[in-house]
Amino acid sequence: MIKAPPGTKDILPPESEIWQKIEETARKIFKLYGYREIRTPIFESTSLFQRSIGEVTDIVEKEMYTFKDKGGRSLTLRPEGTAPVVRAYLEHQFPQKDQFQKFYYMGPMFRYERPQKGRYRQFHQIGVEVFGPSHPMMDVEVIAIQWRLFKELGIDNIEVVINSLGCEKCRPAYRERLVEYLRANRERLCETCQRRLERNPLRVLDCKNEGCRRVVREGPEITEFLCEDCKKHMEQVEKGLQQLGIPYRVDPFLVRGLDYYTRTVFEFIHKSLGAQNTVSAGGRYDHLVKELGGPDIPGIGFALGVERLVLILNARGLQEEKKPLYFILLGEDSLMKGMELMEKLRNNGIPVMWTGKTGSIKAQLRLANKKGASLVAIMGEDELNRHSIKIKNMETGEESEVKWEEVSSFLSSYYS
RNA sequence: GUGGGCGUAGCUCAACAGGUAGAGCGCUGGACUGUGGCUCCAGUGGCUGUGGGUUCAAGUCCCAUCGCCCACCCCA
Repeated sequence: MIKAPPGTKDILPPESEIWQKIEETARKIFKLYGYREIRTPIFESTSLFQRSIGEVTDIVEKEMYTFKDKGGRSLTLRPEGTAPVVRAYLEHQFPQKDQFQKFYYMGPMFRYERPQKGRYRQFHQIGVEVFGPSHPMMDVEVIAIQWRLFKELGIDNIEVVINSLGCEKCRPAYRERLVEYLRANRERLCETCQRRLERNPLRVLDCKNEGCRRVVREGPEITEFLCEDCKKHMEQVEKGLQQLGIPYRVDPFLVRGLDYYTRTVFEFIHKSLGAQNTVSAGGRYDHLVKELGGPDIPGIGFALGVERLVLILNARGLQEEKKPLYFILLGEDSLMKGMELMEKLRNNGIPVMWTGKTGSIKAQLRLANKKGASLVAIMGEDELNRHSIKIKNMETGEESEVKWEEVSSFLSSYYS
């Protein structure tokens, strides 16, 4: 038997209903904040990701699905959503015609990693990107959107963690000081961190190893190195969050795995997720647009992992959708008339379906029951002759015979 | 890429110390002729992930391989 490739999976009902719920809620909220959808290709030129994410990151070095097409072009299945959106923003001349843009996107991303809880090779992200504003209140807005989304989905015990990564003026000084400090404590670090120290020292900050954490906690904090502008930016973000009543925690050691972030970074963390406990994250990227060949336009965005969100929602259990009215039709004549009746009910927005069986009433009723129907409509010769149909409540067993013309209004309150 | 755990019926799991595979649930039908759920009865179920090896004999022991899960790593 052929199975789905490792790290991929089918999203079957009823789980697909949770996905729809998430997507619908997200779209509704994005609209509320004035964001519009952008859809970019699933694959892009490999160089786009090399230049944006950073050559020495793990994503670029070993996790990309890269291949050559028949024309010899090197293409890569997108490992994240921001770079493609920036590329589209530039390709369609937005800086020249309408710099200020708020986009949202949702779709699959691809990274070649070993699958585990909350981590897949094909996974889905929902995210936004804002181009233009450098004001800290836009950072607050982007965090507020996520906060609202989780709240609306009924997730409350989520933790918001923020930090500032500084800018090109202040980060180098911190980085230098950090490397100096870490080198001095080299023998206390784990093996991977000793390697990281030379390649990507900021990543030592979020090592999970207890020994490394202790070293990090005793070391320099970026907060102390921020320049006046960055410090002020951070303060404003905090004030904004307080104003909106969004609880948060500052973690001076929070960093991101992608090179392009500047100033504000944030993560939304949920305990139930296991080792991959970040459900949503992002930050400001003030020079990414420039690095990809455009003018120096600041940006900020977030991405959330849909699979991880589903994990949280699944663990909690989501309320069942209302089941459609099941039609039990006995005999050819009833079936024919029933098809017509069902169409009429659908015209009025009432979800109905035929059991698909032509057998005995018992068999059909049993099927409807198995499918969890709460209401069924029964029509045989008797009802047909009386131009009516029986509506049966499967929970109470109660039945009432209703004229064809009145079925729709009879049901409207239940299915409103 | 590294480590640990696990692969037996559609699902959850049994099978003493190697002796030729079993239960519950599910599914189909019946008892019940136009009324489901409950009950009872019957039926349906498997190349024990795959390929080798040891043995008179392998679900069980050994090796390899594939897959799943979790963790490292990484990140949404």
